[in-house]
Amino acid sequence: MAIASQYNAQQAENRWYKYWMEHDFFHSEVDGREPYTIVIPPPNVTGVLHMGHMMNNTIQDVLIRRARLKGFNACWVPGTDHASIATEAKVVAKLKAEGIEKNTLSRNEFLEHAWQWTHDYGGQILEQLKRLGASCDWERTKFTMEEQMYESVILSFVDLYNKGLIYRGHRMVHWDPVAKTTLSDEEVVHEEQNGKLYFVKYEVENPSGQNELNEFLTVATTRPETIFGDTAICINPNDPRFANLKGKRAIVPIVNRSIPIIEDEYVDMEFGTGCLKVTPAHDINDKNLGDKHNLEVIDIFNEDASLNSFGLHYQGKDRFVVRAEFIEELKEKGFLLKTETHLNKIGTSERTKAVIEPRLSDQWFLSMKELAKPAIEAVLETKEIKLYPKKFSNTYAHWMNNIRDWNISRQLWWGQRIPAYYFGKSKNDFVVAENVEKAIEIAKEKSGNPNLTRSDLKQDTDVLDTWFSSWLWPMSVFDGIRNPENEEFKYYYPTNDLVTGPDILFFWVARMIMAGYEYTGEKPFNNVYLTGLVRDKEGRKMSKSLGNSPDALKLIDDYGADGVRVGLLLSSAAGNDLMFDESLCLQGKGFGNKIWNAFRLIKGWEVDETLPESETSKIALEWYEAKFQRTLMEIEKDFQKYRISDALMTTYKLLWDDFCSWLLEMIKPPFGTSMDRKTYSQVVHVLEENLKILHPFMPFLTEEIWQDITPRTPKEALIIAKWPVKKDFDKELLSSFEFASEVISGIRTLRKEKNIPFRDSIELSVLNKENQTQKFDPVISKLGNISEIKYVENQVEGALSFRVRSNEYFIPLAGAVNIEAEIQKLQEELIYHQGFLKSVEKKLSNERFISGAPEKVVEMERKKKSDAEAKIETIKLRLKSFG
RNA sequence: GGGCAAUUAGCUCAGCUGGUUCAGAGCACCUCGUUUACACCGAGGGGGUCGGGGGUUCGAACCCCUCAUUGCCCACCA
Repeated sequence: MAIASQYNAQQAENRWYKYWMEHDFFHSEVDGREPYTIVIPPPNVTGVLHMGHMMNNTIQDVLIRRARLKGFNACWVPGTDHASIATEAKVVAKLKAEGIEKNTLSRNEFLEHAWQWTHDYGGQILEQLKRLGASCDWERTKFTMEEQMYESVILSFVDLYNKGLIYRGHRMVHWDPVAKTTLSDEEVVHEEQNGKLYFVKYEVENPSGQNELNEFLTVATTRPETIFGDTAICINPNDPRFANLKGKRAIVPIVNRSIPIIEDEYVDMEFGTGCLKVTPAHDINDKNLGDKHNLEVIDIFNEDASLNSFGLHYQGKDRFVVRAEFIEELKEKGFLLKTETHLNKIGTSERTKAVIEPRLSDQWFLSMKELAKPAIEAVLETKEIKLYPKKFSNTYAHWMNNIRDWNISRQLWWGQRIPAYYFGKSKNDFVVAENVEKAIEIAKEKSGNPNLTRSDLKQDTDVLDTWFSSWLWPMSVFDGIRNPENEEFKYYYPTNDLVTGPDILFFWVARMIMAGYEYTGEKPFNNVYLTGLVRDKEGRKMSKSLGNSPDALKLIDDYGADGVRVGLLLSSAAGNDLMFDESLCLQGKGFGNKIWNAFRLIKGWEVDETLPESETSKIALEWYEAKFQRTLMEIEKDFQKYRISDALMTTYKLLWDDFCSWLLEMIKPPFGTSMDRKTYSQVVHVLEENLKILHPFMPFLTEEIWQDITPRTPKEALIIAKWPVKKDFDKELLSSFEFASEVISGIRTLRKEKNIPFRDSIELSVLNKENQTQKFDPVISKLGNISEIKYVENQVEGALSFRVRSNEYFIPLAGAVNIEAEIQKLQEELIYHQGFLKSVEKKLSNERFISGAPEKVVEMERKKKSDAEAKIETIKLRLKSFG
């Protein structure tokens, strides 16, 4: 039977994913084993798989598959997030394309569209994850808007409200005029922009109401359109330039409204003109000033940031249009003195990219200070929760220690509707309850009106911030909010590892920690692994708008899921950004093919039952067993530190170098001959052990080979095999092999230098001063094509030579020895070692080194010295032999 | 403006408590090779004053100071 020399990823991936699903290998049920749980960071329900997801989920899959192999009850809960702003924006855009404006629809009609959209496109991303090989427990798939999850959110809102942590406040918030909703601080991206600073002249009003003195003051503003909302001019009381303005009033240009000139040390005398226009409705600082000085608040914008009636003849026009036109008018009428360029930072919406408008409105807030306390302690003090890499603890600490109250309301329809019900005219006539029925009861009491009915109650129109549902995720997926005593929740929670990007450390991770402690008194997870961002070769963040993100599914088509997984993992230490380059996937694919061919080789060997075990194979396999064990230990260490790419590299080198290049070459029977049974079954066993440790990284390829190399029953699968058992290993054997491999290298180098083809066998004589074991001689013979290894007492004349430590090796080859060249080579070696010896001696003759350094280190140096001396002796002897 | 990180081979990065894995890995590069698993291969090889400067130490890639560059986070200067 011929096996293709190229591994066919497509075919294998389809087959084995189906097979795993059919046998329910991903599914977890509560049982007696120790659980190992991961909850997926739920991607947006309408999202499309991108490189970040691939990276993220590959890591999660590696962890979960490894845990499964190690005998844990591995449970990876998948799901999607309703992503209120993002999804609503998409639905609005889709409707618009169909000629439907959102504001012509009722709330329910809109929600129907949104659900339709969710059903049509939602969950696509989960299907894409399957292509990657993600071994999620799909029966547990959750959606943050599904009934059970929705209820959990409402319950927690009511609970927090009753605890006095949720309150209603009139605050300056970040307003997204495109999405027409509030954004939290975290959803605002500050961007530097080269803007303009306009110097505008305000007339100073004199007491008689007429400006006979022709007195003026000048303010500098970046936002002239807000002049319509000016309610004061502020100067610094210590500013001598403006002593004359104290107690006077100014006239707002064009608007012709009289406003007070107030004094406050807040004003920076150095900046601009030293006169500040105050617009309390549209700037947070101005709002603070306004509150302090009891200023009038004039809101000049509509919801979409067009001007309202305060904008006079600009009413209805967009703020930026107004800025341009208004500046013209000011210029024409002589109010604009000059314009300077000015670098300033403006806030934009993460989702819609719109420039944020500070806006005063009624919002719901969650008080964070108390919630943060246990979350700070857990990460920074008790280390109950560990962040990888550690450096993120600093960022976390900084944010948590300066935490501000969380604005949890959003002026959207797609999301969990705030369970507050208004029954009266006053803003404060409301009750909070988990459903209308309960709301009526409480409202009856609160209003003192026993006849209140359902129709008297009006539910708040806002919905909750998406993160207000996702912060419950590790609990709510196991129904831990509604039903905290349920068996599954008690079994799976706290979860083990969380894998996510550092960009949502605050949005999500910190909040989950807070929610976890608030509701269970326990951490939601033990470890947080923060991946880096995936960037392109030029270091730019991969994004749709830049178009530099490769199509994830196309990559899988081209390189196979295993190839892409390896490609992503190869160069992504925790927290380091990954400069993604397709060639990494090629490397992954190449690696797969290498393993595939090792399998082909083994599969193709003929076994002769009558043959005794070969000496070479015996020692080779013994050595590999030790090598494997040591590598296994290293891999365990790498995983403990969440150094996933190191673990992969360690595995990669074991398989490519040690298994393929050394072991298989050592045991490979000569062409046309067969192999003994014992060697064969051992190498198959070794291959299987290798496949196990590789499986988390390359699940498909490994399953394919594992299923083929030995006959299996349908219930067997690599995915649920047993992780290799840790054993003690022979360190001596490893170091002797190392020595032997240096000898082989020496032979190869000589062959190459002297152009001795490999097929010509040669003799080797050894002057064994090191007293090295002869165990590996069969291996040396085989890999060096040595006809005979002779142990000699004296140097061999007229032979090529090389040295490994103080051992000498001779290859007799009449006529091939160029004495001149030999001598020169020896002299170079000599100089090098003499220099080395000198430096060691210098160190050893230093009193302070001897007394200061630990005994072990001094011992090391002494050994170096004697080794170097032996080596030099050897070289000198050799030189002497040439005369 | 404040904070946190990083800077090691052409590229991407390791280098754990200062001294045996101390200058490393993978890729790329160069040379040679149609050895019957694999050219997505094999064997061999070159390549770095560890960002600059100073200091501590018997000893520094590692600790301290300083400068430079880059990245990230936070922040209301009109």
